[in-house]
Amino acid sequence: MPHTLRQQIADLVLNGELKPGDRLDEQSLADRFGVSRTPIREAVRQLAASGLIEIRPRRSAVVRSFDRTELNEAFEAMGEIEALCASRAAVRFNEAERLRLRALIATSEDISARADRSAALEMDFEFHGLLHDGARNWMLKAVAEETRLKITPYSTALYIMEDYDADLGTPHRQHRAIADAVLAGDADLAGSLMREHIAQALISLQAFFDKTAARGTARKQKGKAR
Amino acid sequence: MPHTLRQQIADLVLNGELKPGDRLDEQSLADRFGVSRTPIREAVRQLAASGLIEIRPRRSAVVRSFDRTELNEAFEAMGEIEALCASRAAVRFNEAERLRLRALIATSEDISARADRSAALEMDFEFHGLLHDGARNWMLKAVAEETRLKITPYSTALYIMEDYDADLGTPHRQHRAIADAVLAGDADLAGSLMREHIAQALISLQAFFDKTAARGTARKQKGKAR
DNA sequence: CATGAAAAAATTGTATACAAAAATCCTTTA
DNA sequence: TAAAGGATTTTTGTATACAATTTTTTCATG
Repeated sequence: MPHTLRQQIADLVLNGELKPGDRLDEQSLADRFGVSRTPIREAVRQLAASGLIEIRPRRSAVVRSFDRTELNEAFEAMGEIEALCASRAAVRFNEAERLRLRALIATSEDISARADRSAALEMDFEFHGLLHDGARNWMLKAVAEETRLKITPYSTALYIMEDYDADLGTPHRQHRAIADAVLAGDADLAGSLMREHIAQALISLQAFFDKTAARGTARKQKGKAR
Repeated sequence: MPHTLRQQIADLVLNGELKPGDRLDEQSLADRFGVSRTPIREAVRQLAASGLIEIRPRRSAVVRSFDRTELNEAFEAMGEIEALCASRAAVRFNEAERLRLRALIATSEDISARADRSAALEMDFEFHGLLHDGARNWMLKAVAEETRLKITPYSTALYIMEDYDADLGTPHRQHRAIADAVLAGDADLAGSLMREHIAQALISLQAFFDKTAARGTARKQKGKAR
């Protein structure tokens, strides 16, 4: 499948090759993907409209970075939106989705046991994606995925960083609890468990940044905190 | 203030000059704004990423159109998001915002009495915008405004159509009730009143479309319903 | 008169060129 | 050595050119 240029550039950010604050040089990207600057610029502008990239007139575009407050607010908003999806999914899930959810949780159990971080990252996307679909509302789904997209460069960091042992057990258990609530059709419980789950993710992320910041204080700032 | 090209093109859609389903010819836009196709294309792609415009490979971009189901879902999602903003605003509003809200409602009273539709449209944006800010969460605000943006081409139609007497009293009274709840600090009430307000807006919009569709059945379809 | 195919015109997608601005490097001076 | 200033290189923003494709028009045919 020839991914669109837009997706290919987004992937550079989402897989961590380009980090918040990093510059996107148009010519380099053009050379890399074997096209001219024109389509690169169009793709980058689109990603800027999606909030993944920041465009500064007459200066290079950069991967969008959030300061602490912005990250807190982003997670708070995401918590509410994901909670909406979970609540609705609890009421609207069909049989196929229930089966898939059970299967995901089983796989997640295994991933968590094996401490396979890249698989856990993948699983996180699938789990939440399934709930987005289950809400049966294209706009809610769009909003949820756009929100998630924006904070992905940060949440991914936690799973990518070489020498950092992320806690995979907690998110897995939370996923399982949310899944149980959804399968039981308990909308309120699914929603509040989801809010807790996202709040916990923020706390882990903050702890991660505090640790890596402590380690890297001497080195050049890379714009993570704007 | 020289509005950005992106904003200028968006305005064509938002003020109803371009309606859902209408094509955006790159050369015409370029001539109109006195630039070449390059910046036009970049602006249009950005608006596509924002969901206001739809891009079809190798064919003209068109103003995005929703069918009935999509419109229902969009309003349902918007109701929840606006409710979140209203609930939070009820708890977080500061004194300046309380004053401004009271002033807006007073003005709105007058606009409603004068049956000034274009002022009512403007007021609607200001009222909801104030609540978006009052939620004190940039991501929630961004989500709310993006959502609102997407359905604006439709809600605007109601206020613009020449020979259609929109009911300005109902939305005004609802705004007032929401404002009262916000000023009283009642988050739950503000939220549920907001949900009702948006649900009512959808009903009015559907009635409007049913009427105009009944009148215009003979004429060429313009892509309103995809 | 409607239908369908072929030709003509219009439109998009991409590369390239060049001016304007920003970033970098290099030299001079205290 | 550090700082400042200016020249050089890099990078962005926009226009333009052209091929590929779509849309419209024209015209022949049943």
